[in-house]
This record gives sequence, structure tokens and C-alpha cells, in this order.
Amino acid sequence: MYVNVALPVPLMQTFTYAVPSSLAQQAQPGTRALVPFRHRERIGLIMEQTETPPNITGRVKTLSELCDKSPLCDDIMLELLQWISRYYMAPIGEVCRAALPSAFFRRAALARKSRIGLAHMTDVETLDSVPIVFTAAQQQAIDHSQRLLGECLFHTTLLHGVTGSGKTEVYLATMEAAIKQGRQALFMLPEIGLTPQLLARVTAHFPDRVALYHSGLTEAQRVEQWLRLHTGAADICCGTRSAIFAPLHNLGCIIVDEEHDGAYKQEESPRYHARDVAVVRAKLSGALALLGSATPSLETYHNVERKKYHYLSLPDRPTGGPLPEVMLVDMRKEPTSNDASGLFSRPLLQALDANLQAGEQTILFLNRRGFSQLLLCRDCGAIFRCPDCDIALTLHRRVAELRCHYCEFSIPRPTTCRECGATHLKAMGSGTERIEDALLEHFPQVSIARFDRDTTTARGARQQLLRDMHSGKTEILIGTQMITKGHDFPGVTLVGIMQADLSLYLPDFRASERTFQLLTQVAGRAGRRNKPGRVIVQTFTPEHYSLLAAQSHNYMTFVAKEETHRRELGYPPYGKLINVRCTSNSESKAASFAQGLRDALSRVTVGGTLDVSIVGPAPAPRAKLAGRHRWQLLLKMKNAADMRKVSEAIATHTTNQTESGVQVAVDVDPLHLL
DNA sequence: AGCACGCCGACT
DNA sequence: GTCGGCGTGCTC
Repeated sequence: MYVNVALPVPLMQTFTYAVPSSLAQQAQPGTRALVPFRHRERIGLIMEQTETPPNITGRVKTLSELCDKSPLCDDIMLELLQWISRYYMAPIGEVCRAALPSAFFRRAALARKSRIGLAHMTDVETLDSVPIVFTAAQQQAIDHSQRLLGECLFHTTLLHGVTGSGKTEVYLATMEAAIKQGRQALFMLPEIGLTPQLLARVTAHFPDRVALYHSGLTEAQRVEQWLRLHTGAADICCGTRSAIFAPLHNLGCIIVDEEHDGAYKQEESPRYHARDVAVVRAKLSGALALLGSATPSLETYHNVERKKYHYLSLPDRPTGGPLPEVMLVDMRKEPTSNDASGLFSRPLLQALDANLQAGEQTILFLNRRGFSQLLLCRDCGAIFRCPDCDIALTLHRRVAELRCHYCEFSIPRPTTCRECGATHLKAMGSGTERIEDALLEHFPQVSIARFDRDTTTARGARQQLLRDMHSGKTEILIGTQMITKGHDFPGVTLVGIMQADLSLYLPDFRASERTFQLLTQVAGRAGRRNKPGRVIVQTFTPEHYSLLAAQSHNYMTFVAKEETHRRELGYPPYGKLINVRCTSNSESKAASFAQGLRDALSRVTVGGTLDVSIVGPAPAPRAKLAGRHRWQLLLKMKNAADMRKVSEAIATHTTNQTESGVQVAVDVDPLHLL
């Protein structure tokens, strides 16, 4: 007998080993095995048993020993790992490594092998549920989930509810229903650190049954939580992206909160999207998938329209008060010299003034940190660029440095142009630092704080900023999109969006969608209960549908417009994308490899013609990163079936054609094309 | 990914 | 004369 073993190496294949008869019983799929591999022994995961020896010239090696008494992964998990490997074109061993605590693949982990025994299920206990009065919409959503759970059939539901509409109650009731059935629940969040209140509610609702699983855990903690779930000591898992692999063996429901959030997509191999994997896992498990958002992704909403997903909406805000009033300020009609920088419109300045008078807090949002976007020589027009990434360096005036926002490169702030030696350097384009300076000019007495990567990375700095905000000490908080994530600032009644056009016109087909989501999420932060909130959006294109839809809090009008554009251009959800990026020290090698792949794809036919339209090869939007040149091919397919064929064609080409010095990264369903 | 094998510069 | 630089090639 033989077994196919996935080893943690970046190769698409498994390796076949002979199994000694003494280990035949124990060598089950999902069990780890110690195998001889390239002059040393390594730990891999048995994917399947087979009677057929591998088709290789050399001698088949024999596995040395098994690391577990019983499998770590059940059949559903193994099938899920295979699906991820195929769909995302990721090496199976890398998928396995992402799915299990990495300690499980280190030799030291062998010591604890005896600890991993058979999973035993906890008895179904009666949960003492606190009686809560649900709104009609909440009750309807809960009834819906409970009915589907009762049928034990796979189903996906979109729960569309604005901030404060009470999605959490529906989540809790759904998980409770799964637990009462003797099944388990998986609760996914984009970022764990930003939602302590939500986590506290879940752990309080299900005392001692919740395991937290996220990237912030130490290796020992991760193993501990993994074991609690595997053995059934905990039957609810709350976690981020990687929690999609939680060892729950009788899964009843998977909840994906803020399903539109980009944090669910892993940006290195395996480049999976945890929301999409959640739906596949639910399908394999016969479980319920519940996707929640105030601003659902177009992909998810499209599945509602195609009747693949159920749609439930929570239109009211039982706890949140009325939705804020959103004002769009046309910056074309503003005088250019309101202040030194021309950053603030009259309406925003008036509203700021009034809010300060009333003793209430304000958030100003600008999606660019630092002082200025670039430093330009007034005499010769040269700008300072990163030598490794070839993009404009951002001026950070507080620390007197020019910094590259793509890599770690920085230089002390120069005083002369390096091209012509002139001393007249102009800082162009505003970042959060400049907003802070301009504000201090206008309101010298006011307590202003900045919340971006520069001010939050120092130890404890982030917490201090949040404390000052909650205590009311900070009157105006300036921030990048960091502030839009998760935080609740009950005292904030005014939100100003500076330069809304920045995110709107990024060279990315999702720019409109992101802007709409961003504005809606930010607007959701303004005002609570009895205090109505106000949002002021400064833009040069107030007629843009993203802004208008966000202004009127109308998701449906946004979707209708955006779908039209996507359909015309064959972008998701009306088509599938694969981005192939070729990276090399040599630009010509990267470019020629990309061209070779393009030629191969246009020649190849897999069971009929290959229906793919190819954009490129072209330099990637970040044409040079950390000293390496990047060229890319964007492949557009009409549907998933065509995409599978294209995937196969890419796989055969890249394995046959081993161009030296070129790294190929395939991104299936890319979230951005950078 | 590792890790070995394989041909060209500065050290005892 | 060697030690070692990291290019390239393979892993059941």
C-alpha cells in the first residue's frame, strides 16, 4: 500500500511513499507522517491511500513513522484543502501548512503527538438564553436560519443590515441553534483586534465554549486553541481568515461578518478568499453560510440576484438612531484660498466650528498618511523617487524624512534637488500631517490627534489614541482608512471626508465599490441614538454615482449603476479574473516570460477553444518593488468553467517552461490588480 | 522552500 | 594552493 503525502514545499504535487504493513492501519488520510525527503526527514500530511505505485524512475521510499494516533483532518477538510489547491492554483503542501498550526510540521512537534487523541463530542447542553426582544426583521432572519439548520442542508444567506441594525443578535441566535443541534459554529471576522465588544458578546453568550483563532496568537496558544476545537472542548470558533480551517468536525453554521472586507483575501500563497472558502466548506459540510454586511460585495449580491443565495435585510436601526445626513460639497465651486492649503471647504469649516462650539467630536478622513505625496523641484521639475520601487517618495515632515510607502526605504529630508541642486522644493499633495497643521492654524486651542500607521505602530500608542477619543479629550481626530474599521466613537457627530476623489479614481475596477463602502462605513460612525450625525464629503465630482448613493444611503442604486459598468467590461461578478505576475531582477526576463505565457495561452486549446481575453503583458501598477521588476498578465474569463481550463493551461505552461530567475505568482479572483 | 552540486575571487 | 560566493536543479 502507498500514501500520497503533501509536504510543506511550494510544489503542486504530492509525494508517494510505501507504507510498512505494521503502519497500514494507522496511515489514514489526514494523519501526519514523517517521511524521508531529499536527504532528511520531514513531516507531511497524508492526503490519500492508493494501491498504485508512483510513475517515477527512482526507488519509492518508505514512510518512517506516523505522528498521530488518529487523523487531524477529517475527509471534509481534506476535500476542502484539495479544492483550495486546485481553484487557487496553490501548492497543496502550502495549503496544508496554512490550514494547520505551523508547529505541526516541525520535528519538535512530534514530542506532543500522544496528546492528539480521538475527538470526542461534548454533550448537547441546554443553553440558558437571555430573553431578548427581537425586531420583526431580526425574528424573521432567526426563524429562517433555524429552519435551514433544522434541515441540515447547505445554504448561503446574505444578511444585509446597516450599522446598528442588530446583525449580532441574528448571529448569536444562529450559532445557538447550531449548538443546540449538537453541531458547531464558526464565526469569522476581518480583524480580531478591532472588535473587542463583539467578541466579548460572543464569549459571554457561550461561556467556556469559544476558541479564539487569529494571527495574533503565539504558536503555543494556537496549538492550544486548535486542540480545544479538535477534541470538542470548545465548539465555537471565532477568528480571522485562517480560522476557516478550524478543526470543527460537525459544522452547523459559518458566519462571515463584514463579508465585503478585503482582509478575507490572503495576499500571499495560498491566495484564498476566506469568504468564498467559507461557502465551499459549508457546502461540503451541509452547513449554513451566513454572510453579513451593510455594504455587500458585488459578487455576493450578484449571487442573490442569481437566486444562489438567500437575501435577508435588516432595514431598521433599533439601537443606532437615524442614519446621518450626508452632504456633498462641490470643491469646484469653492474659492481656492480659504486657507493656506485650500484643504477645507466653507461648509466643512462652518460645521467644524459649530461642532467644536457644541463640545462634540469630529473625525476627518483622508486616505493618505504623511505630509505630502511628493517633493518636487520647482526649477527642474524632478521628483524624489524610491530607487527600489520607482514611485514618488512621501514627505514625512514630523520625522523629516522621505519615505517609500511600498517598501521600507527612507532618506533624510533633502534640502536641495539631486538633479539640479536647486533649493526650492515644493511639497505637493496633502496627507494627514498637513491636515493636522492646517487645522492647528484654524483652531489653535483645539485638541487634535492623528490616527494612521505612523501614529499607531508604537507600543500602546493606538490604545492611548482610542482612550483619548473615548474620554472626549480629543476633539478632532484625523485618520486614514484605519479609523473606519471597527471602532465605535459614540461622541462623534461630524465626519469630514477630505478628497473623496482620491479613492474614487484609483486605477482599479473596484475603486467605486471601495469608495461607496468606505463612505457608508464612515457615515455609520457618525451619530448614535439621540445625537444625529453629519457627514461632509469634499469632492470635485459630486455627480458620481458612488457618492450620490452613499449620500442617500441607497445600496441598491449603487449596485445597479456599478453592475452596468462591470458587465460592459467583463469584470467580476460578470466574469472571472486571474492575474499572473512575473517577477525578476531582470526586466526583460520578466517581460519575455509574460509574453511567452500569453503566446502559449492563445495557442493552447483545452477541450475546445480557450475563451479568454488577455490584457498585457504590461508592467504591473507597481512596476518595480523592492528592487525587482514586475510584469503582469490579466486574464478575463466569462465564467468559472472557462477559468478552470485557463488554470490548467497556465499550470502546464509554467511547469514545462522553467525560465530561470523569473518568479510567477498566480492570483485567482484578485482583489486589486496592484 | 531547502539543500546539494557546481564553477570563479581573496585568504592561510 | 583552498574556502566559499550564490546560480540552478531536484525533491516520491
